[in-house]
Amino acid sequence: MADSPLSNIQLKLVNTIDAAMEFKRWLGERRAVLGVDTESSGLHPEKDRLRLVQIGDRDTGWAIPWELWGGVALEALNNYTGEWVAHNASFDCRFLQIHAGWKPPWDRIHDTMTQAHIVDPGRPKGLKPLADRLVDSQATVGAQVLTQAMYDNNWDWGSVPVDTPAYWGYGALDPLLTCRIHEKMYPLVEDVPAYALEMSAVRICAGMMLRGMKVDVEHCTTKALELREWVLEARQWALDEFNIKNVTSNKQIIDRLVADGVELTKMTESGKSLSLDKDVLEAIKDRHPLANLVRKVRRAEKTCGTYLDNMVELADANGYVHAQINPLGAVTGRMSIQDPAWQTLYRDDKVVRNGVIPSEGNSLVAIDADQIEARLMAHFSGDQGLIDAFKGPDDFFCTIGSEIFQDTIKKGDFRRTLTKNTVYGKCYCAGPDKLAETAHISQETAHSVFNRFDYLYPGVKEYAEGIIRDGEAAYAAGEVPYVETPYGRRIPVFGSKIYPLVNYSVQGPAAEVLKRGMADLEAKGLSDYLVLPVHDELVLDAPKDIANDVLHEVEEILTDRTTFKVDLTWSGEIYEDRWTTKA
DNA sequence: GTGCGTGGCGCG
DNA sequence: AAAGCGCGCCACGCAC
Repeated sequence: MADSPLSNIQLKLVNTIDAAMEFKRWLGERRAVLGVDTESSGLHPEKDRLRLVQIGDRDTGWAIPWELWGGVALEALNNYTGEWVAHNASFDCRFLQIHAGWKPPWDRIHDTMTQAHIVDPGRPKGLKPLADRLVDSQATVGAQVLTQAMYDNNWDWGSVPVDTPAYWGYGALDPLLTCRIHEKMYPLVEDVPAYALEMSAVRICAGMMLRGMKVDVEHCTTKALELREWVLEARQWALDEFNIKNVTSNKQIIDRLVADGVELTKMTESGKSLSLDKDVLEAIKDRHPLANLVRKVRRAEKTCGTYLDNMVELADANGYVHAQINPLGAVTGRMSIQDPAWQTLYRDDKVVRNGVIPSEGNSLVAIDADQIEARLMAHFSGDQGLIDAFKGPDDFFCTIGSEIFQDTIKKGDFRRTLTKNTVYGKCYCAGPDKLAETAHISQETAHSVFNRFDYLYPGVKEYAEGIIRDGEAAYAAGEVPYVETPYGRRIPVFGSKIYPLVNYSVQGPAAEVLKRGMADLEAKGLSDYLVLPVHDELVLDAPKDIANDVLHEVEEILTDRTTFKVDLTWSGEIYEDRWTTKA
């Protein structure tokens, strides 16, 4: 330990006037950057307590108990005019904003978690693994000691006494480690345009999390109750009629279906058992009364368990749900959202979406990027046929569908959907058999549609093959294959499966388009209305009387007719009452 | 009782 | 040669 990188560090607790004075003297020293971190009783700043504020540099870490010595921390936060660095800055900034009234100086805040993702999106980006790797393999010993102490004393993050050395010491070390990580990683991302873009996403997402989305708690509660009543009846019926003790046990259902002579052939992904997914159930719905029942019960329970219950439980006193938005949740640079998974709300079922409402006096404004992945595929592949199809006056899928099927295709024609499936299948490197499966068409038809697509738009296939060829060469050379986005993020694949890079090359830039758009809205003063990102869609919660202006302004700002070979257009809708009820 | 792999399914 | 990408969440059923 003597010559380890962390052998000369100092960890200190502010628990006396003298210590506070010493902290203030220390704060006056010159240094490149200050680390900041917080400990809380839980993950939600709206309901959990702030317990510890830690400030440090590369050699010294201070732990400041918030309740007794918060003033000392706040003074430092407000008076320091240099750069801050935090690991997952969004978390600390939200706690400090709510509990300390600190207005984060975002233009002076760095985030090592964001840096880590840009440097290497495929590796763990928690503080501990990074510190292990970049600072000192002994860096996480303190965390283990704390875990043991918490276990021995039956403490949790809310009850562990702040003057427990294992607790405050662990806390005080974090800003120090963050500074050390920043030293190593900032130089690697400083000049990558993605870093500034991602920091703007971090900042804007922090705002969205603080605002939250308003839910109709009454509606969600009532609907969940109704559904549960129905589920009870359905389960009873299955028991009475078919001796099924649990409708959602696939094992029980499969046994019964087989006993009743229903033929099942599809296997699950792992090949360990017969599949009973919704396609299988759909196929046998006329052969056994249980098939439809299973689907309905599954759906009802998901509606309650995944959505309605969570919306009720996660709502704060004012009816707002503050989901966790992770601006770099996916390797591709897409954002992910949890608690609840707002990005997966049913599109067409009103029960759940009616539970989401605008703030008092507001409307929801939702705006979508039109066919963004297909447009970006047209751009990056450079296929002239696709580019031209987007330049034409008609619906893109109708246009190329008409070319593929040599017939006039209008909206509503099933061949339009098939065309859409084909385009997105191409974006994901699907084969014709997979298309046949998703589109419920014969393999022969799928093959001929694919062949026709490749014939008409050869650029897509060439583009995909090029990416795979380069990736395979890299893999053969012992390197990690990757694609690079316009903002300079590298998205890797690990192992010999290269083809996902083709999708990454489109999904990654699409994610950047959305973040670029969010930043542009912020620059025009519109980001305070933002409440939710959904991959190619933004939802805003804006005063009714200006909702229409906001919609058009947002459309205008987001629409981009210069950067790519095809226009990126957006179109939106206003929801005055609930997310699904059209105005 | 808790953790974890599996199966299933919602969205883009 | 052939290849459907990215997430989060829940229930089940087995292992510890």
